[in-house]
Amino acid sequence: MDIDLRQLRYFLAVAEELSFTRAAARLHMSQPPLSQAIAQLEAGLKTRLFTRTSRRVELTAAGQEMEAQARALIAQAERAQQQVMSVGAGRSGKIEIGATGTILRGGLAGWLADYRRHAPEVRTVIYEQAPALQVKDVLEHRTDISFNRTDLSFDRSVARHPELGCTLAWRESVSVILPRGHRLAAQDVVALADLAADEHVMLHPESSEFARYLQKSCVEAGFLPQVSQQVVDSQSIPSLIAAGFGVALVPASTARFTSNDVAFRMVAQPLVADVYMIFRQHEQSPAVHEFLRWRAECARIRPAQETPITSK
Amino acid sequence: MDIDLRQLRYFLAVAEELSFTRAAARLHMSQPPLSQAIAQLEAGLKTRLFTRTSRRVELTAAGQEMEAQARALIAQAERAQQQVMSVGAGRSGKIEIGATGTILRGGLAGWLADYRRHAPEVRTVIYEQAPALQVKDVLEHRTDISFNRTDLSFDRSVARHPELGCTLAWRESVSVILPRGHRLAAQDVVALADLAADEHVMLHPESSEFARYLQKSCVEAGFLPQVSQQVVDSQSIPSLIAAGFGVALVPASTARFTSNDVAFRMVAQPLVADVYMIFRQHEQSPAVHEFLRWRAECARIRPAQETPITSK
DNA sequence: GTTCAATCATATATTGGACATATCCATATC
DNA sequence: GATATGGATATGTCCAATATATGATTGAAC
Repeated sequence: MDIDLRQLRYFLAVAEELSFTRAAARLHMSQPPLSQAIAQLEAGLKTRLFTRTSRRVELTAAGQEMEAQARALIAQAERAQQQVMSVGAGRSGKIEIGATGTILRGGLAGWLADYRRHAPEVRTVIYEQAPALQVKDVLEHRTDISFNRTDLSFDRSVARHPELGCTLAWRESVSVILPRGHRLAAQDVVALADLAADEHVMLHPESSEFARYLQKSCVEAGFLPQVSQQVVDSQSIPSLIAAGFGVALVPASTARFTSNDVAFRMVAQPLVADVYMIFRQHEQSPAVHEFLRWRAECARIRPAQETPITSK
Repeated sequence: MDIDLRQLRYFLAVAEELSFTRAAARLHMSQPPLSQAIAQLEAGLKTRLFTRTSRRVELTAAGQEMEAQARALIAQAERAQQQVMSVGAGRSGKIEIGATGTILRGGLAGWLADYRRHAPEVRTVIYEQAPALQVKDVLEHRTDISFNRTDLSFDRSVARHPELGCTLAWRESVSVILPRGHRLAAQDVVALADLAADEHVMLHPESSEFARYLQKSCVEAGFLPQVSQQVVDSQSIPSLIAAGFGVALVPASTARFTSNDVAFRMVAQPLVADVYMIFRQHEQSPAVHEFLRWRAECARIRPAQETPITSK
C-alpha cells in the first residue's frame, strides 16, 4: 500500500522508455519482475498508470501525473540525502558563537570570514555575552564556541571543567588609550613602565581575566596601577579617557570604532591580548567539529597568528 | 546506498520515541531489525543520525536535519499518492472542451458550473471551434468533448465513427430574431409557419447540422425558407437582422448578449435547439470518464433538460 | 558496592518477497 | 497464415528483512 522509492525508479524507467523490456535492460534486471513491480504499484494506488496494448505502452492520465510526482519525489530524496550528508560532514549546519563585546566589535566577523569562504553553507550566529556567563552557556549548549580573553588552562576563577577545551584563536597587540595632549602621545610605541605614574581605567578584575592579566603585567613591569575608574563595559572606556580619567590598556582592535578625541598608541611587547575559543570537547555538532579541525590545521600550517584586522 | 521510504518511516519512529524499543513496538516489529535498519540507513549516508549512550538515544545534528527532511519527503509522498489516485479516479485532472461560438456564449460555462462544484479539482479548458473541425479534434485528442448541435446518430455528413459517442447535453428552445417593428413582434410566441413569407438569414447548411435541421423543419411546416443571406459565424446574425435582411431562427440562448435593435420571440414547439456532447468512447482520461458518468447519472435522475441559463 | 532492570547491539534461524528462467498469449507485420 | 515482438504468467531460487535468543552496558535502587 505504501509506495516506495524503488518502485518509483522502476516506474520512471518504464515511463521514459515506454517499454518494459527496454526499461528492464536499463535497470539491469529482467522484464518479469519489472512488470510485477509496476503491477504492484498500480495495485497499491488502485489506478492504472500504463495502457498496455501488447505492442505499445502508453501513460494514462494518472501515469502522467505520477511521472511528474515521481520525478519531484526522487529529486527531493536526492537533495535530502545530500543535505543530511552535508550536515553530517560539517559542510553545512549552524555554529552558535558567543563573544564578549570587545571581541565581537574587534574583528571577530572578519576573522570568521575565512571559514565562511571555506564552508559557505555553515551559518554562524554570533551572540554578545557577558564574560561571566560564557562558560555556563557553552556547557549548557546555548552556544557552541565562546570567544574571550581567558585561557582556561591558567584560569582559576572558573572550575576547570574536563568537558571544556580551549584554543588560542588569534593574538593581537595591546594599545594604550591616551587623552589628547598626553605627554606620551608623541611616541609611536609606549613602554608599559612609562604608564606607572598615570591613573588607569580598567575592567573589573573579577569578571575579566584580561584585566587580571594586565594588572599582573604591570606588577611585573614594576608598578601597581592606580585605578581611577573600574568599568563593566569596555565600550565606555574611550569616553572616560577623553574626560580625563587617565589612560587605559585595551586590545589593539578597540581602536577601530572610536573617535579621535583620544589617541591610540601601541604598547611594547611582550604584552599581548590573546583571544581564546572555549568549546565542549564532546557533543559538538559536525559543523563545530569541522570548524575546530580546520582552525587547528590552519594553526599548524601558519602558527604565527596576528591581529585579525589591522587596527589602523 | 539509495534511501528508501521504509527506512525513513523507521527513522521517524525512532526520532519521535527516542527509543528503539518503543519505536519497534509502535511499528509492530521487534527491536533488532529496527536497529539494523537504522544502522543500514546511517551506513548509506556515512553519517551517524543518533547518539546511543546505551541508556538514552539522541539525535545528532545530521539526525535533526534528517528528521526535517524525512517528514517533508514522506508528506510529499503521501500527497503524490493522493494526487495520482485523485487523477486516476477522475476527481482531478483536465478536460479539454471544444464548443461552437453560439454554445460557448450561450451558457456553456454556466452549465459546467454544476460539475465544477461537484469536482472542484478538475480543470475545464474551453476552446472555440469551427463546427467542421470538432469531430476531427476529438478523434485526434486535441479535445476530449465537443459541444455542438449535431446528433451524430442521425448525422450523415461526417462518417459515423465507431469510436465516437454522442449524448444530449441540454435542450433549449428556438427563438426568432425579428427586426424592430416586424409585424410579428407584437406576439409572445411565433409559429414556424408564420415565417413562411419572410426572408431568412441562416448559417451555411454544409457546416451546420442545426441549419439543416431548421431547413427540414420549415419544409415540414409547409414552406421552403427564402434565404437572403448565408453566414458562417452566427454572431453576425443580429446585426444583419437589424439591417433589414429578414428574420433568423436561432437558439434561445443567443438573446443573452445582443442589443435591443432587434426583438427575440419564442418559436412554438416542437422546434428545439439541442446541444450534444461528442466524445471518444475509449481512450478517455479518468476525468472525462467521470464527467460523462456523472452527467449520465444526472440525466437519469432528472431527464427533462432545460436551457442551461434562461434567456431572459 | 552490589544487584537489578532497562536498553541497545550482536548472533543465528526463518520466512517472505524480489528476482531469474521458461513459457504463454496477443498482435503487428510480412 | 507464419513469424516476430513484447508483455503477462508460472515456478523455482536466493537474498534480505524479520524474529528469537543472548550479550553488553549502564543507570537506579538499596
